Amino acid sequence: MAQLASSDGLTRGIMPELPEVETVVRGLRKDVVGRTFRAMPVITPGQIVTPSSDAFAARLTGQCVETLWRRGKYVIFDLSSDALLVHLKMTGRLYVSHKWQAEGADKYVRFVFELDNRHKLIFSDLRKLGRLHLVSRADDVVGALGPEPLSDDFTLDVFRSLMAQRRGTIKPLLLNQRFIAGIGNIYADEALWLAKVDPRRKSDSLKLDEVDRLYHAIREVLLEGIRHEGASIDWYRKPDGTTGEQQDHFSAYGREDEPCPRCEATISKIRLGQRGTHFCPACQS
DNA sequence: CCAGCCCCCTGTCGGC
DNA sequence: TGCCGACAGGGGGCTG
Repeated sequence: MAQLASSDGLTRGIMPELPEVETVVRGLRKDVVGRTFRAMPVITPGQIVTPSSDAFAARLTGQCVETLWRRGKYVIFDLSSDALLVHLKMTGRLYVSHKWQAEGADKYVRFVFELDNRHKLIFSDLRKLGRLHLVSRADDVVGALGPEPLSDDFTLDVFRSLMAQRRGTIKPLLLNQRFIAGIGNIYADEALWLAKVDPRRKSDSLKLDEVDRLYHAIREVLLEGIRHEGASIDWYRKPDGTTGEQQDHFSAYGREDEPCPRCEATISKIRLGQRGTHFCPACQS
């Protein structure tokens, strides 16, 4: 596992999606659960959605982290009386200072949360697209998300019934967090490749066996991503600073002009819904 | 409901 | 060599 180089500057194709966020949560849990937030010496006001940036630190300070979990792409800290939700967007990173970066080594630190054991929880974010919410109930932020694709509740029947209500293009639909939570550009392309479904298809044109293949493919690519601890094309890192491995297992994403691993035809890259989209024009139909 | 567009941000890369 | 636009892509907002 490669250590993060001090000069990493690449920003092409980032990602925190469900497997990456899940890996962050698993890596952080034992360092933050049971800890109490103390001072916040660094705050980037523009990244706080609620409450006002003036009130944020005061309201957070003194609250203890009871559980740390994930919903869709949100990291959720359940606190004594509130919930802190963090969305990493493209380049956000969460890590505990003693585990990774030496003090001052990270140019993109946007938040520092001092903990009651003298460690610091760091939120770093090159592009400042990440967002923080401090709310009384997590559902205020994540209540409208679609189902968790890896939960026991997300059955084949549930997916069939959700699909039956939709008529849009299949790939943008997979990216819609109100349809299913947690799928981003990478795993959408990978799931459609695995299911042999063309990303340009209308969702209501999928035959039953294609819907079934897509259901299993979604779960398989997400589970594989978690198994490999996320994809580190460049920016995403696990909380200990090392890279995930999933980027070495892509079949379609980022492989334009390379042979399809299944049929040897050349992988295409197009734009679909303003997103780069990778697929095999021969075996995805 | 759905598609398309802009915006938020910063850094890299390719074209000229 | 330097400048500039395109691109990376999650999500909110807006329009048609």
